[in-house]
Amino acid sequence: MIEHNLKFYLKKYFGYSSFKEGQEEVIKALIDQKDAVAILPTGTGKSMCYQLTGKLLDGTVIIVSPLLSLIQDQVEQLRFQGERRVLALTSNLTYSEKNYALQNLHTYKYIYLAPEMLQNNEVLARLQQQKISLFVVDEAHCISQWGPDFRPDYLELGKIREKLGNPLTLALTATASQQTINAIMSGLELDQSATKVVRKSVDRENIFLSAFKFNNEQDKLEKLFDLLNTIKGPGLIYFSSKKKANEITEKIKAKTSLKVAAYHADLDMNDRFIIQHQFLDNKLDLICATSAFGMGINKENIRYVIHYHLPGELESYIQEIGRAGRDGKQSIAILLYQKGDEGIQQQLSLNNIPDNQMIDYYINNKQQFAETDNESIQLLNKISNLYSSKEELQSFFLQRKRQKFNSLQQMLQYVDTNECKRQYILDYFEDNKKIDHHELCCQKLNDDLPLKELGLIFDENEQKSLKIEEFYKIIDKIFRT
DNA sequence: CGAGAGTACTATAAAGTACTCTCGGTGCATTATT
Repeated sequence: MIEHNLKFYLKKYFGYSSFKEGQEEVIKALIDQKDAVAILPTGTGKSMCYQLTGKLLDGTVIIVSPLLSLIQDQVEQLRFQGERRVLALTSNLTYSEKNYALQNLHTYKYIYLAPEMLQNNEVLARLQQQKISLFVVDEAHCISQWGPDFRPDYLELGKIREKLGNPLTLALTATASQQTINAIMSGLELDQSATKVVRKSVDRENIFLSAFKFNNEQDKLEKLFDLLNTIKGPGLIYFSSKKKANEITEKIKAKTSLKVAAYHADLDMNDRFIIQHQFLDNKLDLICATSAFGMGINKENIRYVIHYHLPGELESYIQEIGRAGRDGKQSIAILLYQKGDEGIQQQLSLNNIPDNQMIDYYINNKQQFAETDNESIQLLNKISNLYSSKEELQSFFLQRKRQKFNSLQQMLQYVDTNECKRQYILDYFEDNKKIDHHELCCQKLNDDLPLKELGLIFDENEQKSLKIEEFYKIIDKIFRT
């Protein structure tokens, strides 16, 4: 009966009169007690999928989320909508707050937490006593992207689900290849044949795709500044190194009138918050960032995403350029590749994976490693708990190494390909969509950018009208208060 | 891994060569003290 009235409840609880693409399909599956994996582009209301379902089912919704800032945002959003039974079960709580929350878990409808928190015995025990209507994993690509070598607790979610009595489950993400979808399902121990997969095309038609290749850094820098002086912002430049992000930020400050800031993990939370909000308020023209910048940041009018270094895999690349053009207006992705840049990625990922010899040594001396401050050994400790034999562990890392190597090769092929870059991406994601290649779709390596045709040339008059817009905003604020 | 910076060497001196050194991302929770 409920499913016929989904729209009614959408209106009743959230005030919307229609669903966005994919939402209804996901919610219907969940109401039918069917697990679901949903790959929906950012901005299409992924969280509505569990928010509405939560209202309709009896019990608590648990949402596993990778970042405290994301949890914060979601909690605020729900509270703003009038839902008071929301809990952010994180390390931000004081000891007594946490205690109170755990004693009163049954009073909450939505509980947000990071996967690490589920490793806490008391938290798990309390949750086991709850009636859980839905177990949600937000940003579920983290299972395969972060689980194996960064945040291993992502690999434990399957076991956690089991300990919680295999509750109805929903995995959400914006970008996932078939390989990633499979990793998500097996990581969560979902029955592949019984899981509903809802997947919308990853294609973002309003983002023009381009790449350039350089023999030395001087040429690359020249191109970068050439771009910065002509292209319309606001924009984002991605780096694989914090040092480089700082360095180029200073160069841009010195050589242009652009307002720019660097953003990476060396900044404290306060600075990050300030920079993020200045950027959102159009008080910064661009940000030089590492991969720390992105998840959960919703700025609509980013016009360009430049990559000064290439990421380790196409999936990350798509996530990063996908931050452009959320408003649907024409935007551009420009990859600046210099021969040898892949060495950074190789060092960052590939060479950090232990080889057979190291695993051998680790297994033979395991007791010595039980208590350690070394993060990579802590990681090894966690992962080795998932496998019963040395051979299994070795093959896990070998497979990981191969996978990373292949991902990097595919990234390089993307740069080099003379075919339609958009089609290359869609084929990689096993997206069935076929592209009708046209002039404003993408271009071959080193072709001149059609910035004029794309309407992406920096225009002073437009800057002025932007300032008028700002002026109206200020007036608006004054009159409201 | 591999690029770029830095250093030592050569020996008319200056600038080129060869060598070594350095560097590289993402965050949760938790601890014991102030």
